Amino acid sequence: MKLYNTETHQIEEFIPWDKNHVKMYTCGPTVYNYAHIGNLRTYIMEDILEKTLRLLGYNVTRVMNITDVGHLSSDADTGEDKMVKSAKKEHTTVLEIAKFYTDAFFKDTAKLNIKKPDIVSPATENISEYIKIITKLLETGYAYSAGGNIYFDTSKLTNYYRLSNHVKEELISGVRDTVEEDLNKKNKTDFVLWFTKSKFEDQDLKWDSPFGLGYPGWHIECSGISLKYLGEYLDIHCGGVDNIFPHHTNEIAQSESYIGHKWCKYWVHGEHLNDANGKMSKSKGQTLTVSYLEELGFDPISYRFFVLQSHYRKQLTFSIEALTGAANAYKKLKNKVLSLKDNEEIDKTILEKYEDNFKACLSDDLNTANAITLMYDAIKENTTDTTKLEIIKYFDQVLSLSLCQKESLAVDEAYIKEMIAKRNIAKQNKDYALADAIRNELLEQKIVLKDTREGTIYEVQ
RNA sequence: GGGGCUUUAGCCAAGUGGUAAGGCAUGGGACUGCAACUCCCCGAGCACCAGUUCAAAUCUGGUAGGCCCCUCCA
Repeated sequence: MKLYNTETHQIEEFIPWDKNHVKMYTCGPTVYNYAHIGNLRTYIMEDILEKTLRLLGYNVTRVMNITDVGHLSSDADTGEDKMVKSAKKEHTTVLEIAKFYTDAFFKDTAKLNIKKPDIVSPATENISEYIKIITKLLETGYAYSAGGNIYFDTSKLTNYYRLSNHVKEELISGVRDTVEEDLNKKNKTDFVLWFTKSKFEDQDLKWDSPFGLGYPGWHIECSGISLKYLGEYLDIHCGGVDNIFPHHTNEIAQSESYIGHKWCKYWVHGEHLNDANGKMSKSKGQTLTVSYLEELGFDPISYRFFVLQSHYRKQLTFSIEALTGAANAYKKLKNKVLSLKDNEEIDKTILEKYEDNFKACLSDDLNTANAITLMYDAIKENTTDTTKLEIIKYFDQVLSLSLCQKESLAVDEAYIKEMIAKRNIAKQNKDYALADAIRNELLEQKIVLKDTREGTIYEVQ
């Protein structure tokens, strides 16, 4: 398996610390709003990575945090969506809002066939872990107290910037001017581990600690949760590219200072989904959520298909036109798969050939676009339907496109057959008005009739 | 100002030195009462310029455009 490692800035052979057991940490959502489809692109990539590793025979333990404290109040006023407002009215406490959007997040990821991580842990449930780490960092001199807060001293590290390639001297100018400088910091890049003096007046959640009543900084939660559940030797840490600096940079700083040795071997980052105006943002126009795509009539899985047709390390531009193309392709593909016969011989040689090729595609830094092309090749392959079906099933363990899953029937099958029979009689009598009326009536119940050479068949829309 | 990424047909996109995968859309055809579905056929020389090479979309340098990051962000 080859993976691009942000830390070394190149594609590398993946070799976990423990050769059979992969420990994978993925930064989770900040739950103050609905996830937009750009956020979800990263979770799709992580899902593919996890499932690929499992397909390749690794045992995987995957952990995800839920950020329910740290910067809720600062961002909460940016979402002006009606539903957000009503949710806020109904949910009066921060934790209730967090619960609401956590549930919404997992509903959305489920619709996209994203497997829930083995361990999901909210930031607020691991406070003692952060206190333990911060205490040691203070003892060892990596952290200092100033103005009521505890800061990490980035000048203690020699290779603080290794993830991002930033140059310290150049970091200063040009930064947006709305950022207020924190005069307690010894160095510009120092960051808060524990707040007792809140920047935000309405921070609801506070915990007692040796450093005073307060709450954890923005970066400590991921280190804390990861170390708690996955130990000191982490194999893969994922997230969006925007997290490279400062979030992941700071995680490395605090984690390695705490444990005293190399922590995570591979850093995997997903590129952003953009729209015509650039980066997708909650403050710009319509927030594109899974629910919104459904309102527009798209099957959420067609979005997954859209994403998998490109590479996770390339920016992808979203448009309704592009998604429509993917949705058409997905629908056609699924129709083809569902029409395959399931009662023939399996050609093991061909099946194995495709299994190997599929693994090769994914092992090539998750080349899902080629994996999908391979699926088209399989369908065109000169072999039995059942072999093709087995190939598709194998692929779908990772691609998770629900290609073999028939839509459930909302109406009685006998009724449909009766209607088809009636329509056939009408057609024989050249009563096309009646025939069309029957077709339309079924269409309203999402039953699509198809006149083929072998007679009329139906499909669930 | 600094760092990084990117530019392949109308759209999405693969490709990492040997003469451009795949998909969607469009058009043409078969099928159909009509339609849908399905099937068949059709399209680019890879932003531009200059190099390296027997050979470049693929390597080097430059030009132009786009995007992201530089302490809220997936």
